[in-house]
Amino acid sequence: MDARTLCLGVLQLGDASGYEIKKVFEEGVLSHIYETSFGSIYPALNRLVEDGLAICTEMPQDKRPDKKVYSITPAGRAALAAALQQVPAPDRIRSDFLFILMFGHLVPRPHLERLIDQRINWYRDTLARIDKCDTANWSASAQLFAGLGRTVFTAAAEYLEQNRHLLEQQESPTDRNGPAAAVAE
Amino acid sequence: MDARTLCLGVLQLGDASGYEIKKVFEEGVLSHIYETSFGSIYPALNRLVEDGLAICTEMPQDKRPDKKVYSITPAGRAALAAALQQVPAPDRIRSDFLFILMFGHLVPRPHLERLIDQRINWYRDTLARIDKCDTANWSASAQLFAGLGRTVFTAAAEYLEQNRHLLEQQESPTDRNGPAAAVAE
DNA sequence: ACTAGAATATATCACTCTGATATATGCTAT
DNA sequence: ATAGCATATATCAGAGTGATATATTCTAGT
Repeated sequence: MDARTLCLGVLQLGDASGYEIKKVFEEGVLSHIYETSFGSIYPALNRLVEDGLAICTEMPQDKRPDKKVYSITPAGRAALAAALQQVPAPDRIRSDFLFILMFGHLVPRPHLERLIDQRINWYRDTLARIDKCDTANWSASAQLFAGLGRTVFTAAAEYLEQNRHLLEQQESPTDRNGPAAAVAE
Repeated sequence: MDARTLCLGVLQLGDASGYEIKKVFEEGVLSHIYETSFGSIYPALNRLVEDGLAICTEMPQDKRPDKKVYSITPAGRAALAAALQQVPAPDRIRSDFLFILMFGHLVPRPHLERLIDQRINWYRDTLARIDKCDTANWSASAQLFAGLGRTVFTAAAEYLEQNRHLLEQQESPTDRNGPAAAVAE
């Protein structure tokens, strides 16, 4: 799924500017699925217009910088439908939190406890955000998607709350001689 | 977490070649946490050696290409410990499957059903792989990590099995006039 | 016995993406 | 006042991806 397809997906939900597309991936319905940056969105939109998959309408705004609002074209809808039927790439996860947890014995315990607190809060915030969506008029598959998110985040938060006590028996590297001394054999 | 830190983490678990490091991210304990490619691992290892964070021993093998086995140094351990105490970047997830599910009403239902079958199988395979790990001698935090994975993948597989029937009521785009016609308003 | 393909092993490269920065304006809270 | 946040687009160095090249051995099918 390249940035162009991601943008087409958002435009399929409604006309939007580059800035608004970014927000969908940051706080909107797609925020737990994919991430993108302006550096990929703006070039992607330019190429979509070049290829006739989207059209751009410049909207002069008073009191705000001008907006470029993009709309998907019939050709764009066809391209999106085709992309959705490609074999999906396997999920790509990059989690600093899980990496740190895997090597948690190398980290002072208070730091680890703080990270777990933050993680549980993040799960709770995310769940609140999902529940705030009005999914009643969503398609069945989008509702399946939302329910999967709810299920997974709920299970993760509960697991951490119920099992974090396991860390109590873990030795923490002493900071007396700095972290280097603590992890040296 | 850049590629250098990821490599240091694997080397902390034991000496390894670039090829073996890749396998840890592909099939090993870190396979659901992070992904990397040879294009990032080999340059990262070269820089680790340059910076004195790892040393390289060339092992001529008969019947196989030569191996370059890398070992973490005390300075490398210190660098890893320091990196683990940085503020973790938020999780970065890129899931073609979830993106397609979100736009599932644009895709023929048999295709969607097949994707869900594959997804459930993938969860089951992953769970089997986690259970195959001998976690008894792992640190408490690594066990917490493994348990979190087990919990999340189990919950996801069960949710999909129990709720996929929701798709039965969903209209599928007819393919008579190609996908473009089906999604045109 | 032959052969196609997978596994082991390192390396490179065009392309894409990230994260930071630049630019400009208005709104809001201290 | 003024610092900081939100809106809005754009660019770019550096990092990473996915494919490809090279070379050998092992394995499975015909």
